[in-house]
Amino acid sequence: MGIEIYNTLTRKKEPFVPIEEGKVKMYVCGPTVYNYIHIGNARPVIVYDTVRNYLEYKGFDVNYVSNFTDVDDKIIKTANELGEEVGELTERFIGAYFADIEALGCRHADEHPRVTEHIDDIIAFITVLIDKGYAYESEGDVYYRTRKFDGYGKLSHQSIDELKVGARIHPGEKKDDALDFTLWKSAKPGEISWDSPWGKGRPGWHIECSVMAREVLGDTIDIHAGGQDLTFPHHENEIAQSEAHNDKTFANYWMHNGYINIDNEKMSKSLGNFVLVNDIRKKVDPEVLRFFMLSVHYRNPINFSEELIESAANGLDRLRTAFRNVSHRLETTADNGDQTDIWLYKIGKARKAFEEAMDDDFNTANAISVLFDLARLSNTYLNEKNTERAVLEAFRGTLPELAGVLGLRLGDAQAEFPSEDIEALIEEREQARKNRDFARADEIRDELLDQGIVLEDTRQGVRWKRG
RNA sequence: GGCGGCAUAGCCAAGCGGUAAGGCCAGGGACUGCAACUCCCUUACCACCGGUUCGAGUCCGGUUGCCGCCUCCA
Repeated sequence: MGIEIYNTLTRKKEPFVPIEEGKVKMYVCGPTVYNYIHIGNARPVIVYDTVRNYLEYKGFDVNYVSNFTDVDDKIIKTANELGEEVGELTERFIGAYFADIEALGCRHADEHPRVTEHIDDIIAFITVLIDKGYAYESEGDVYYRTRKFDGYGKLSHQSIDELKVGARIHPGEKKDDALDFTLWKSAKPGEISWDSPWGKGRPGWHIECSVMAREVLGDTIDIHAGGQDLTFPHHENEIAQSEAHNDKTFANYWMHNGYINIDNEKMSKSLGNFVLVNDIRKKVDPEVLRFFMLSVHYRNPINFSEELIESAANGLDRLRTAFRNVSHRLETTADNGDQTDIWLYKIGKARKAFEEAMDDDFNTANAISVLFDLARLSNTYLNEKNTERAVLEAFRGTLPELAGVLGLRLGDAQAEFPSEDIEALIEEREQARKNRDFARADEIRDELLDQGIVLEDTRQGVRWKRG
């Protein structure tokens, strides 16, 4: 069984077949950098980072590209308001973006192309569109002739006529048709601009992705992804531009993730009800945030609230504890178990279940439930009188490996050593317990608890953790 | 007006025709000197009404209620 991906283009799950065997070209629409990202912006970053991880887990060589939109109206407006150069502003928020996504356990893309570094390519691309009759210049602007492109609407499944009825589209005196959209926008005095055959100006929004995807990945890519709201018009327009220019299919698979809601309302910058990653990650363990987002299938909406985050935190703790439990046991156990095969078989079965879940359009919710099954299995095994290193090592290896595909670290890098006085107290308590001086033992335990240290007495000795 | 999505236990959430995964919370039990950790047990007439089928959260039709896109937006 291979991977199946829900393709917005066909509205069906389809077996994933890459253009080139063993390789995946993936383009994810990135942020417009004029502010910190909010958790709604973070969802696609986390989701597609996970998709990338899983594709790599399955042995694909993934070329993952995500752009920065580093010039547009909102950026110019914000820069003006702050009295800052456009370049300074975008540089600052690109840095903030990386800091945020790193905290969320997301890797950088293989390439992060920026609009301002591809102006020449964009101009050349637009020129071809004009030559082919798909675009026209009008008073310094260049527009795409939407009706000229036959497949327009195939992604969002809208017909051109229905779109016209929608009629919230601005007429625009310079356009031949209300449906036409901007490829090149002439500059107002004082605005950042580049020279072009049509005068000073800057690229429209949609053109950048068509151009950069092609420059970095080629005419046809395997997976193009982004938030649901990009389906129309952004991705629809990208298809129109790219396929008119390249005469080839632009992307084989289109993936779109659902929104994050707050109190069942869409979170968005325009509504003002957003939560910045930069703020929330100071209060909430960012790994919990990631776990929370992956606990729902990526195409479904997620409602965000403190209660749900807390519940997610407790769930993730369970996984971390299971990992700690098996790690701890491994430090003290010699080979003395039997029935090794049956346990190794169960672990293998869990791995299979994990893969089945992820193969099915990256069903991380089910994949996580497999992680919980594995955690319970592992804890159950630890309750056996005799344990075998081979089995313990299988648990100790499999649990973080699969969690790692989801970008969860299970805290294995956090090995922490107790300070000497803590160690002394723990030792003193052990003595007290041996002498059945439980009053003193409990006193010490409470004392440590005050310091945020929780003791756990296992068969293999005392263990502690931060509570 | 056009296109689309959703409605499953107190909460979250899988499920894609064969007698309802998983997590959180709660209650009970085991383990423990007591705890902690862990394990076991307990809780669903799947929004409503029709239909198809031997059999339907699961397919079809309808009703109700939410939500999204059609405008910058992840």
